[in-house]
Amino acid sequence: MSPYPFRRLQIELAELIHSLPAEARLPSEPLLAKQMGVSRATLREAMRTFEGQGLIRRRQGVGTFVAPKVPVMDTGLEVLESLETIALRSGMTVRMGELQVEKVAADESLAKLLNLEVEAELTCVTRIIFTEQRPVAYLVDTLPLDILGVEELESGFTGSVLDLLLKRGAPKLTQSRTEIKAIGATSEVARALQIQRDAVLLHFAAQLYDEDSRVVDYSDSYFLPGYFRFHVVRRVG
Amino acid sequence: MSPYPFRRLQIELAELIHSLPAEARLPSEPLLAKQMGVSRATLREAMRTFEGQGLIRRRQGVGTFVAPKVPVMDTGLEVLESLETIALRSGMTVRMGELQVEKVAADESLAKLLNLEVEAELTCVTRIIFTEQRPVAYLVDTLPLDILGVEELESGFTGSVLDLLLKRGAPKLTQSRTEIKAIGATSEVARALQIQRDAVLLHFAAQLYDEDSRVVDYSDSYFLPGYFRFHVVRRVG
DNA sequence: CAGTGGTCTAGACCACGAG
DNA sequence: TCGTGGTCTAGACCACTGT
Repeated sequence: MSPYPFRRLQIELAELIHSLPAEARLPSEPLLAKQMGVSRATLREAMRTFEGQGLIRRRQGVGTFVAPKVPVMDTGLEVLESLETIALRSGMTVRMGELQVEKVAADESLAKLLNLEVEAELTCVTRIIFTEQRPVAYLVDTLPLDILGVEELESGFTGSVLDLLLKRGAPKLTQSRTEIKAIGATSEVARALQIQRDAVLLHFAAQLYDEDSRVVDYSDSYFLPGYFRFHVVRRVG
Repeated sequence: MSPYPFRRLQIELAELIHSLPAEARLPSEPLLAKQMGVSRATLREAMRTFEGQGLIRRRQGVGTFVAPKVPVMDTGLEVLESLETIALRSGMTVRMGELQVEKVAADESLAKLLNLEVEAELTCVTRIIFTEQRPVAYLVDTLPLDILGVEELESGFTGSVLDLLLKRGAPKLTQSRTEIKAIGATSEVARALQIQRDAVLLHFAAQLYDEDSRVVDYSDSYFLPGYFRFHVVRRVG
């Protein structure tokens, strides 16, 4: 039935994980591998699946734990909202961390996305969004320097470029064009979200437009599975 | 700079892949590992990234090849359309394969999604969508048996339950509620799409509604990255 | 049959976090 | 300092493909 140990392992691990209460600690990898009768490499392959589903949490130097049940941020994609707004509506709180603000020059790709010249001056804003338990999203916004200067982000920035622009009232924002992909985590994003390299992530690449149809912001958003539920209502015909 | 061989490997592999013409064959894994000065396991880890991006294609028993440049099916998510329709609009052709039609009984999860009793009789339609080069999507539709009988699918079914229902004209479809996730491929889906286990996929879970707000179809769609570009326009405020 | 990618093992060393 | 998970190695066997 199961030619490979992997399937059996997954089943046994699923049973083990479900039999334990939230926050419980699993045996160490070498021990668990011995108990399951497989090598540590194979065990880790199987564990990846469960981490990807948000069922376990691995912390280097500490151990592996059953993930706590977590409320989900549920939202439609018809309206552009900040994660802060979505969280608020879901009765959750999020906070921002590891904020980095840089002045950068547009490369070919960014120039195209923002409809600017190559080498144009840009503000690049990188940060991590945390729930109470863990980091759940990694966000990178890139804007023309004349739309949002570096100094404007140095105090009072709470994590959302969208909310900042809306509060400021200018430029007047109209819509966002968001491209939706599934990707594996790069090393950089993996570290930020405390997951393994190549873990599965949902990726939004969004261009934000103002009333003059100028692109005022390009953003990359990386979402950890299990903490968000994005849906869209599609009309027929 | 790069504490691990992995980063360097990725760079060297990227150069190698980009230096080769489409369809070119890469050296075998043991040879390439030796050339790159890493173990085969590490090489394969790095290769996964490129396969996930659709840049290479691995075929067991044959070899690893640079992926041909492929047209992309670009579509907005505001309107529900079949993959056949989207492909047509993109000037591509797709075909269906490995069609499986089963009569099944609703489990708790399906009953909830279709708003039916547990054990209700359902028609389950599974198939793979192929472009000229390769399988690119794995689709599973589940409908109440009285909406679509097994016999109706035995001839002339071209791959889209949506198109079939639209052509029939009843029930009258109004909209679909689609939930969007990123997931790792299960063994089943991985085999169908000829990719590695846990390869990253975009997943749509959709409930299709008729004019009486009944759920007439629940579908799971798994999309290979690189062949589709899904986008949505989000309005501000 | 030979050669490919797919899986698995046993063991090693490293980076990190807690005591 | 110690134990954890993160990475990597060298080698083995299996499943699949084409000849």
